[in-house]
Amino acid sequence: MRADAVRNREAVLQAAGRLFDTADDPAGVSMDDVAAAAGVGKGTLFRRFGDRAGLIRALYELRTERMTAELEGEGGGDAVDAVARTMDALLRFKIENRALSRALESLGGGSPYTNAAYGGLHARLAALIAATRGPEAADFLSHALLAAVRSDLVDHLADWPDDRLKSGVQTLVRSVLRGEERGAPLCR
Amino acid sequence: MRADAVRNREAVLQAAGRLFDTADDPAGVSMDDVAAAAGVGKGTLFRRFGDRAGLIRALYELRTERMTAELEGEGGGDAVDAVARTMDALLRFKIENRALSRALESLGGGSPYTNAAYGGLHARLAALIAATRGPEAADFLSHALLAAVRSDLVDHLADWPDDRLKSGVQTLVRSVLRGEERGAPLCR
DNA sequence: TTGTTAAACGGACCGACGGTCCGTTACGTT
DNA sequence: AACGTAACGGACCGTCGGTCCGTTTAACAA
Repeated sequence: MRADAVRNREAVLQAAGRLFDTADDPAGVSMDDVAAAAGVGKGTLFRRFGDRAGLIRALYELRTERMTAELEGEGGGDAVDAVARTMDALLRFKIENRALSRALESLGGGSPYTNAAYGGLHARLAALIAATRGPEAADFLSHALLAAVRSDLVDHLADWPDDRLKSGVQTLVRSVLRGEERGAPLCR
Repeated sequence: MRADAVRNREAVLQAAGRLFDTADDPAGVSMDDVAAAAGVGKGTLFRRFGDRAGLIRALYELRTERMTAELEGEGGGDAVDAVARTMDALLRFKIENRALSRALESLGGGSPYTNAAYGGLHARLAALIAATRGPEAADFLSHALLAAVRSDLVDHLADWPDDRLKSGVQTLVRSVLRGEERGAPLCR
């Protein structure tokens, strides 16, 4: 790849990131806006990323890499802890990348699922859930956990204090993994 | 409301319903398409429904009424049964109204939540969950259940046999309500 | 039946946006 | 220095949501 191409790709990603971070409605960030903010022609933008979806996916995966890398690092603990940590990291990610996540999830055409991060997270969670719930149930339950932190839901609950949301997710995690909660086992 | 207004409103809703039912991508159904299919001018369409979101919401609520009415009718059984029935009806609704549901949920601006049906279902589920899980947890868990049947997830799992999806949802419901599954209690 | 009025109609029109095209520019190589 | 090729950039296009306004027509009163 030529030097100017690399430079421009970098400039576009940075500009787009800034725009999405400051936008409250991701739909308000147009491709012209991105091109202008990056100081780049529109043709360059589209040649590099194909279309709007491509740009958003590229930016999303860039941001996702840090999170997944940090998750890979942590071993240890039982399955519940591992799932809890993963969901907590994901929730934080969704909060910190509200607009970008909403943009990604509202692209249409199965965009929230045909995505490197989703596939990896689903597989990871499903494997952990399978240990206590069996492989059959694990697949859907894993999807259900990921659905519980959909960015527009997180957005809808934006006025909740962060720890309430967090504890809600943790409650769900424990329910799905062992179905015991609040000290007292529910099955006797 | 004038007679021709009533007639046109009806024609538009019927035409839009037909178009969304036969479309695989809801974004492919344009307002011009709807107007043409209804045999009505575009101005009429926008005057009656305000904007695209208004049309979709109106159509969605129309279809939703049948489902909620039928749910109101059923009393009896314990909380788990009630939640299970509700979620099952909702899942069937999402499958039968794939494109319309996707259209509604991808409008942006909190559209999946600022919706008569969502509010009612959330309140209903939260009340039932509160009985075993307490009111604090019930609120988020109710959202989580509803998120598990998001239309794009249902769509993503479209190649699953219907009963697999259904049993996945039922497993989730039981997990959330009492956290016991597969005969053997998980807490000892 | 006829006249009047206000509401509804409909389609030409507009601005914005995603995406394309192609003449121009500049990087990398020999 | 010269050349070929890849990248550039912005004018341009088609489509779509939404508006505007001249025309029609339902509703009602005389």
